[in-house]
Amino acid sequence: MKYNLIRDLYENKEAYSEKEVTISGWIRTIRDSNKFGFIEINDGTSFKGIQVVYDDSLENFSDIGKYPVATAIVVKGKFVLTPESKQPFEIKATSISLEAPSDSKYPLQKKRHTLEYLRTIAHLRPRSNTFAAVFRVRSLASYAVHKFFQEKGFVNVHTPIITASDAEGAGEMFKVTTLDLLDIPRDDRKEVDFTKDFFEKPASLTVSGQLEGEIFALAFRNIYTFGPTFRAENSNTPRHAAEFWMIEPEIAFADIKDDMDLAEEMIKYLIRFVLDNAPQEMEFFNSFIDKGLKDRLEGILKSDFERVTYTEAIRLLKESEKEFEYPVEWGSDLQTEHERYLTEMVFKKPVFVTDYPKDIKAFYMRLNEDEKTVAAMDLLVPGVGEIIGGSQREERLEVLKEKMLKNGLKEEDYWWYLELRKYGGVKHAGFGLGFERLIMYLTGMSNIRDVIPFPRTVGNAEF
RNA sequence: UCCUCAGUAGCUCAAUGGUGGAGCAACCGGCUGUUAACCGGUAGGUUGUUGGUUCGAGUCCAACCUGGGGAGCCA
Repeated sequence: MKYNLIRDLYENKEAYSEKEVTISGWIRTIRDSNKFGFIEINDGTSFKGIQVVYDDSLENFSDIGKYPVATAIVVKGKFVLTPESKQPFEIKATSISLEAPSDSKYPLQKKRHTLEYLRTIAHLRPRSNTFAAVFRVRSLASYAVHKFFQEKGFVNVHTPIITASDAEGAGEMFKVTTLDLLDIPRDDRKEVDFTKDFFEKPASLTVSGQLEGEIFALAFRNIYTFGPTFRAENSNTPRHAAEFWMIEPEIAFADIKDDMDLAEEMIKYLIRFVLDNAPQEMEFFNSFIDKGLKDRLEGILKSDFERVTYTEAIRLLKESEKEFEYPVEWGSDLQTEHERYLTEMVFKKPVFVTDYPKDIKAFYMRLNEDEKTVAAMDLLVPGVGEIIGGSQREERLEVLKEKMLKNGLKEEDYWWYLELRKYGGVKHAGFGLGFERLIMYLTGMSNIRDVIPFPRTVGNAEF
């Protein structure tokens, strides 16, 4: 059976005018009176559904009025344009047949639900307007990420998800093991004997593909990774998840400025792409989720991201009249309240903060000439906060070794990372973009649990 | 992990320490163009759990559970 898809009807409505069409989909709402009724039907191909008008000339008229929400039906009828009405067109049904029944206990009512409630029915929430919009935008943004980098000639690297390098240093890791937890093998010193484990050493889920990404950047020049990342932190906020997706480009023969240019170009490309390719969804977010969303995103496209050094940011914060809960002081990390103030009050747009004190940043970030700061950059955006963290990497072998020593890292654990610096280890840079935080920024959704189909957070791995 | 707010019908919310209600959903009926349709009727409850104070607790107290917001960790 060939069905007409609602997406196609929207895109070619003039061509279908007065033509016979057959659609298949699920009932979203149904209203009837004694001689006719209306069905809003959605077939999954389009954010917006289509209204079906039916009357008592249909033999099963009285049954149709009793179909509960989510009933799957097949509708044959005439496609008519209705420029005078709220909806652009509708179908005058000549037959409606039942494809799969539903039940009146269906939990998604035709009313507004709280996002918290919808989270408890994650198996049904993709059928709601909000989540239909979120997850189609997520899909488009994912495609756009690949499209952006591929068009620029970047090579996509699948860095490992399981890692035995115990020292990526970006947070608590989930352990991967096949050992019997009820009967753990011990060695002479009563320690866990990992030689009996699957990898014969401790293994974990990755917290970042960056170090492996650097390997590929020094072979392919420009690369990116885009995959799942796992952090076992006990963090309970609307911006953190235990499993999330990260985009990590790495570029060779490039410095921190090139890195920021790339980040800015990418963010703008992604904004442009979803505005162009998900207009119905973006209109929905703008109306019901975040009133100023579209203007804000359009504004971003027209303006340059702000760029300030950490030292300059500290000065701006100190000069402000604002009372902060945490003191502003050169040498300590910016607090969330400071970041929000900078991006939301001072600049009112995305801002790169660069050149942080070396002591509060990772060992692999390149030491600046002043020997006090490193070539790091964070991109802060209004509403979401930190969305990107990146840096120029330390390419000087001796400097890197010294920093590892100070951080208590063993050279032998990083032998291959150090070796990269020996053989044509040119200057290079990269960053990590939290994909979910990007989706939050693009949609106006304020909780990360609502932009992941089945979110994993502390104490929650349902579905 | 810390701070804070909340938990009452399927959902969203009312209820001065004194007989737990409404809207929507459901069920029954009505209605010839609806748009979260409308109108009438019916049914629906161990007030998150456990303990305590009180003549009497949805309401006050304590602990716990679950959820929201804030902080830290970060993307």
